[in-house]
Amino acid sequence: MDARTKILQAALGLLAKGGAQELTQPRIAKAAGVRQSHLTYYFPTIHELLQAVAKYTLEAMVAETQVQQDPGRRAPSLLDAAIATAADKRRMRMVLGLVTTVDRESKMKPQMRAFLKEIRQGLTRLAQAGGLEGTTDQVAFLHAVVVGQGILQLARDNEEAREEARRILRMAVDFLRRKS
Amino acid sequence: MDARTKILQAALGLLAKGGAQELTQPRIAKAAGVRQSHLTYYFPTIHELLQAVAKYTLEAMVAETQVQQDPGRRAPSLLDAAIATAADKRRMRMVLGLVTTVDRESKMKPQMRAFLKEIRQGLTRLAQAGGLEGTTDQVAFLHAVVVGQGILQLARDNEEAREEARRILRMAVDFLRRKS
DNA sequence: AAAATACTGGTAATCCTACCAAAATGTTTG
DNA sequence: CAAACATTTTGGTAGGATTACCAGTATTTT
Repeated sequence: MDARTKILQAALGLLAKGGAQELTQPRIAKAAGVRQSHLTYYFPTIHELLQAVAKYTLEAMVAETQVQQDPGRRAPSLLDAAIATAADKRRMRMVLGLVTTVDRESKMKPQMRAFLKEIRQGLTRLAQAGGLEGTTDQVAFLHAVVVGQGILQLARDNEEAREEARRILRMAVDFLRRKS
Repeated sequence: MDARTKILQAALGLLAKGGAQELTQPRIAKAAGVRQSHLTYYFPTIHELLQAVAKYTLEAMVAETQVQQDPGRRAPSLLDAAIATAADKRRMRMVLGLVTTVDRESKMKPQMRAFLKEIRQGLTRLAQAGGLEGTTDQVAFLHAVVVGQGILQLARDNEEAREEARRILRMAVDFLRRKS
């Protein structure tokens, strides 16, 4: 595999497993099985590396969202997809790491906005497959509830939080359904 | 002022202003006006320091929420409070840093759960003052939407995101009002 | 005054980023 | 094919930042 890709994959794995503070050259190099000096060859500065990781992570998240509506797989219900996403610790760590990185590296904001649009396009299709109209605000609403519940669930990390997430997401989807 | 408190306040300021990667001994020491070696006196390891900062931050956030419903101040409407909170970058950086820290330091989870309960008690009172019933699920719902919109707003950081947050939070509050 | 506590100044060890010269590998061109 | 060239990889290092110590001094408490 491409060394560059190996590096980005390893970085993404570290980000999903341990959060943004894992993203140092030595750790990524070890995880990717390449030399540290190799990292600066592909990404001359740590800034560039972080930006590349952020971009790669964004793309990975878009791809994952699209898999959920892959025609090959039986489409999960909108509610189930929302519950699963909010409960996915890896994904939520990616969100945390991404937002942290973007907040720090303001150069990335335009890219973040573009990729959020993509995420929401995927969400729109999911919503429409789930019988919703899929208006901008409906999708934004759903997005916020999933992210919010996901973050709060990661912070608490117990069964109570998981149950709450199921109830709240059901409320949200029902609300949007009635509103359509 | 107590040196320990000075240290924690300075750390909180750095966290709110620049995110979790600002939390190093030299920077905190400089911001607090104490020696670096002083930090290890009060907090022998950086772990203990981070945990103390997290705890202090949690307490500060609870306190801020309670100020919003201080009888001395004219109570802001529930919607205005939600919009202001989601738009408050400092607060959202605290949330990001906190959740990141707690996710890493699992010892802190019980504390995080306890403080989330406190936050929600404050939110419950706000909701009731805003004419809602204030049930557990209503509050949890509102909480999730505010956190989710806040995070997404921090990530995008433009007027479009701010407008969206206003619309979405209005939707959420209206929904809860109708449901009461 | 004695004991406990708080603070100072300095340092050793580690980690991290950025750089570089040279070797290995791959690609193009005469 | 072979030489010239470009790209990738290696191994090592300099310099800066950070954490964790420690011995000693100042300050407060008892």
